[in-house]
Amino acid sequence: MSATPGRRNDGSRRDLLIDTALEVIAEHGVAGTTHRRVAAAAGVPLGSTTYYFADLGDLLRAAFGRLADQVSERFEARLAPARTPAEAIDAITDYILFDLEDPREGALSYEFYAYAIRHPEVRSMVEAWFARSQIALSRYFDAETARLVDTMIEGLCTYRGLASGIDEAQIRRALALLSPTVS
Amino acid sequence: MSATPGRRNDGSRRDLLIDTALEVIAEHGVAGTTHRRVAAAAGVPLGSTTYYFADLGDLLRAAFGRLADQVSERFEARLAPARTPAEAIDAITDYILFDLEDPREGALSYEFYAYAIRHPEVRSMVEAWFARSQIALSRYFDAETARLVDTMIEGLCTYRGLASGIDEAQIRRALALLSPTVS
Amino acid sequence: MSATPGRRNDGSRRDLLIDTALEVIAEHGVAGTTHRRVAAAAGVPLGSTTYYFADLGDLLRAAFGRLADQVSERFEARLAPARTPAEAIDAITDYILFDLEDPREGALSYEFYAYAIRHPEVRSMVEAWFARSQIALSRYFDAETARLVDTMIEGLCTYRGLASGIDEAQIRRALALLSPTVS
Amino acid sequence: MSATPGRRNDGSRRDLLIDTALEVIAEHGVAGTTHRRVAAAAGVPLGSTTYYFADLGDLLRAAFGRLADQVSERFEARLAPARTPAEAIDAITDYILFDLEDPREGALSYEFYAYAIRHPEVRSMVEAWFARSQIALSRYFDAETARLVDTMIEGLCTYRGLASGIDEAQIRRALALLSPTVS
DNA sequence: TATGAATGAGTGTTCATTCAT
DNA sequence: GATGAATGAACACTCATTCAT
Repeated sequence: MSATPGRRNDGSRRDLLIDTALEVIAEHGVAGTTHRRVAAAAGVPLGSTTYYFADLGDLLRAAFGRLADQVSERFEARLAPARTPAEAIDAITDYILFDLEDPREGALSYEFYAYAIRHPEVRSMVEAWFARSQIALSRYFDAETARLVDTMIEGLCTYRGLASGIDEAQIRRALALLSPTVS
Repeated sequence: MSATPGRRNDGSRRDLLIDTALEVIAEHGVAGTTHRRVAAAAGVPLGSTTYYFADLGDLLRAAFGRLADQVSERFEARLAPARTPAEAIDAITDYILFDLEDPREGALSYEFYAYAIRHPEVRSMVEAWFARSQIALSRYFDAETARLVDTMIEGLCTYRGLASGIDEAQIRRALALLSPTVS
Repeated sequence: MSATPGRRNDGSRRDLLIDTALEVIAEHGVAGTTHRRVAAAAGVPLGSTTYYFADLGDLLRAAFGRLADQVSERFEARLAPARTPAEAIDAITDYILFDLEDPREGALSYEFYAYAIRHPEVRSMVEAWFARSQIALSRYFDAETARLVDTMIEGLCTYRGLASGIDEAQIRRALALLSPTVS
Repeated sequence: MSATPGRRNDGSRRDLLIDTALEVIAEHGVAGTTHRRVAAAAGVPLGSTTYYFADLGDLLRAAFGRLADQVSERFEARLAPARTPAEAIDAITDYILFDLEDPREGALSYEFYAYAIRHPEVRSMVEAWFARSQIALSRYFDAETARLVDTMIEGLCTYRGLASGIDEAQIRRALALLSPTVS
C-alpha cells in the first residue's frame, strides 16, 4: 500500500517473499522452509511462491543473496564513519555487539554457510560477501591484516552466537592484537 | 551368530546408523537427512532407524553428539605432543590445514551450528565442545588467550572452508599475534 | 471440461469422498478406514483425500454428519404420508423392516455411536439426529411417547441387526404398547 | 501375587491382558487398540501379547467374550433378588440407572456391536448374550414380553448413553407399558 | 498476470508379527 | 515358557510442482 521504495511490503510481492523466506529460514531452518510456510508467513497465496520463483531452490538462492547484501550493507554502514584504524576497531566491536545481537543472525549465517557448501551458486555469494568485507576493511588495514580481522570477526560471531564468555574488552583486544600498527 | 555372546549386534548397528547419519548430513544437509536415506546408506532396513532412535531428532542428536566427540578427540590428539606454546601453534596449524581439509568438515560444522541454535539440547553439545577445546589450549596459554585462539580457529575454519586465500603462513601469523608471549 | 461452468468438480469430488468413506466404514469399520482405502474405493488419487479433508478425523466427521442427515431424511420421508398415530406406527414398522434391512445400516450406526462417545463434535451430531427424530414423531404422539417410541426404535434396530426373532407383528405390537392412546 | 481366584492381576497374565484390552478398547476404540498399548497399560512386556494371543483379533475376541460374560452376570445379579414382574422392573431400572452409568459401558457396547457385525465369531457372542438376557427375563415375563423388554433395555441404554432426557420415571413407565400384565 | 485445484512422490512413524534366545 | 530384537508393510500426512483458468 505504501509507496516508499525499498521498504518492506510495498515493493513487489517478489520482494516480500524474499524477506519472508529469510524469516522462515531463521526460524525453521532450510529444512523447515517450504512454499506453504513462506506463503502463509507472507500472507500471500501459495501460487505466488511458484509464480515468482521457478523453484524452492530459486527462492532460497534469492533469500541468501539478499541476506548477503543486507549484512554487507550493515557492516559497511557501521564502518563508514570511522576515520582511523582505532575507530574502525570501535566500529567493528559495536557491529559484533549490537548488530549481531539477535540469535536470528547466527541461525541465518550457519544456514547460509551450510547451504553454500553444497550449492556452488550460493557459495559464490558467500565469497563475494567476504571479499566485500575485506574491501571495506582495507580502508583501515593492509590487505593481510584486513583478512585476519575479518576472519576474527567470523570467529567472534560464532563464539558469541553459540558459546559465551567473550565480552567487549576481549573483542577489542583480539582485534587490536591482529592489527599491531594501531597500538 | 553373534560374536559377543550375551549381546546382540545392537550396539554396532546403532553405531553404524550414527556414523551413517553423519555422512548423510554432510552430503545432503539436515534438510536432506531422512530415515530412508540413512537406512539405505547404512544398508539396514528402514525399520531399524526407528527401532534404535525414537525420532529423527533423536538420530540427529546422536549424530551431532558423535561429531562433537570426534572433532574434540582429533583436536586433542593433534595438540597432545606439543610441549610449548610455539609447538601448540604448529599443531593447531596442522590441524587446520590437514584435519579440516575435507569440505565435509565444514558442512558438518555449519549444519551442527545451525541446528544447535534452534535445539537447546544440541546447543549444549556445542558449548561443551568449545569448552573442551579451551581446556586443551589452556595447557599452553592463559585462559583469555586460549579463548581468543579458539575463536580464531573457528574463524579460520570458516574462511578456509568457504572463501580462500588464507595460507599456512597467515594462519601461523594470526595465532602468533593472538598469543604474544610466544613470540 | 466441467459441466457447471464457474465451478470445478470440487463439490462433487468432496461429496464422492464422503459417500465412499461411509461405504468403507460400513465394510471395514472406523478401524479399517484409511485414506488409501477410501481413495481407492472412490477411484480418486490418494492426494485428494487430504486435499479435501484436513484430517482423517475431518473425513470421518463429514461422513458421520452425512449419515445422520441421510437417516433422518429417510425416516422423515417414511413418516410424512402418515396422518394418524396408527399410520405412523405402520410407517415406522416399514422403516424398520425395509429401510434398515441392509446390515450395512447397523454397522454404520454402531460405528457412529462408538465414535461419538469419544468425540464430542460427533456426539452432538447424534444428539441432533435423535432430537430430529423426536420432532418428527411429535406430529403423532405427545412428547414423552415420542421419546419412548424413538427409544424403542433404537432397541428394535439393534435387535434386528444383531439378534433375530423380532418379526413384523412384534414390532407393531411393541410400538402400540408404548403409545396407548392409539389403541 | 494374590491367590484370590477370579480377581484382577492375580490370575494368569492372560487374564490381565484381557481385562486391560477391554480398558483400552473403552478408551481408544478398536481402532486404537494395539498390542503395544495393551502391553503398556497392563505393565507387561510386549512379547506377552503375542505369546498369549495368536493374533490381535484373538485378543479382541477374548476381550469381547469377557465383556459379554461380565455384562450378563451383572444383569443376572441385579435380577436375581426380584420375585415378581414388578420387582423385576425395579431391578432393571436400577440396572440401567446405576450399572450402566459409566460412559465406558456404552463405548464398549458399540465397539462390541460394530465389531460383531463384521466378525461372525464375535457376532455369535452377542447373540448368546441377548439369549441369556431373555432367559433371565423369562422368569418374570412370557417369552414375547421378555424379548420386548430386552429390546427396550437396549434402546434405553443407547438413549441414556448418547442423548439425554430419559429419567427414572420414564424408564419405569416404558417397561410397564411393555409388560401389561404387571400393571 | 496470478491463483486455486490437484496430485504423486516421499516423509516420519506405528505396528503386527516373527524369531532367536 | 517368555521376551527383547528386529523388520516390512502400511499409515497419516506434507509438499513441490503442474496446470487450467
